[in-house]
Amino acid sequence: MARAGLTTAAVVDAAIDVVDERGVEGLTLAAVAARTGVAAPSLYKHVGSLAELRALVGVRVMEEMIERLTMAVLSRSGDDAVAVLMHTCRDYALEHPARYAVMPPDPLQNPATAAAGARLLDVFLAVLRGYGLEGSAAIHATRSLRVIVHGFVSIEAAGGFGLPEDLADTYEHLIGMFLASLSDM
Amino acid sequence: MARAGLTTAAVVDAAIDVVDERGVEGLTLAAVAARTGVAAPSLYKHVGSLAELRALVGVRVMEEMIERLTMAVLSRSGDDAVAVLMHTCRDYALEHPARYAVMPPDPLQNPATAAAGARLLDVFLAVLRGYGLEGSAAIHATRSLRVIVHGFVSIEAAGGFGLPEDLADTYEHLIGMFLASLSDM
DNA sequence: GAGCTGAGGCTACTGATGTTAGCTTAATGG
DNA sequence: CCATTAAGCTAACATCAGTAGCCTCAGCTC
Repeated sequence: MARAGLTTAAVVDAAIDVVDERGVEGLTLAAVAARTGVAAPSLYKHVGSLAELRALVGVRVMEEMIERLTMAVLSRSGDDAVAVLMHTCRDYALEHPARYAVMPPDPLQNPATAAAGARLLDVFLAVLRGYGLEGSAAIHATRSLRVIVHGFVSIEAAGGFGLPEDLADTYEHLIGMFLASLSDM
Repeated sequence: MARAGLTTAAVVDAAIDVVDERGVEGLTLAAVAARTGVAAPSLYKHVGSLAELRALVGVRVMEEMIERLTMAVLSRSGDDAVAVLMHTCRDYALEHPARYAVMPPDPLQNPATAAAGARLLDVFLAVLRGYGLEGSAAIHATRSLRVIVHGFVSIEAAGGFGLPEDLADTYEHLIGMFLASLSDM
């Protein structure tokens, strides 16, 4: 009985591969076990439950996203930073639609995902900081940015837009709409 | 063995109750069977599979939504109609968060849901018709409206906004943003 | 009214999945 | 070199979706 030398991180790695290949619904302990060369119950040595594994995968994806957004936005500001943030989110989701879908819609509600969720939100906040928004204006702007990005990207990743035609233009249109609304605040 | 006198419609009725009570994940053939007073395999006399039942439930919800949106928008036009449409979508999702979540994100991809999806989209199109948008402008506007509504409503229904504070204001802000963008087209 | 037919139930079963319990053994530290 | 611990394993259970095949009620025909 040679040991596989698994770790929690390795299990999450395998889980992400499974998500990429078989989608969110396909993330099953059996699939992860097969991919790691281990019997399914053995995974419980590294992960408390399927729900916990899903949360860990969600955190990993959020961290990947934070990394990319931070890099993309670095040394940019104003409309430029906002546009790049929005584009980077879309590009990530187009590259890894299943990963985008595995991110929890309410990360702050779950202690396991709250920290990563808050840091992801911080990136959105940081990009809007330069506009000098105060109080509720800042809140509305941040929420609106999130709504537009998530609305577009989730529909696109799910294949919800009929034809892919001119989708980039539609996104540009939405970016313009949001930037215009920032000027009016 | 007294007959239950089930029909496909009755099964869908029960399925919607189950969705309301236990959420989208809780929609299981066992739960529907229990609620209809029938053994689980008997459901296959009325429904081809769980996937088909989910599609039927999705269609039912879309039809309910179409009904409400149509009534709400009737004899309204312009910004008034758009705002009412957006509010009605949000109100429905707040009343029935699980039902909103059971709507397929890509109804047009599935023959079983395509017709209802197209009719739902038609309501969105109709509301924008009065603005005299042509060609790609009409497409971008419709998509944008859908993005904003779905983005906000899905995050809210999932409990994704940290605090419920001022959420109505944020939605008003988004409505204003969209209406302003229509004037610029 | 008798009987045939078919639809709508049922039970029994299979295979997949998450999860628990308990055993065994490999690695590690004294 | 042994004791402990952690990482595997098999066996088992509950819950699902789905299939096969039987039974019976209801309605239609003669």
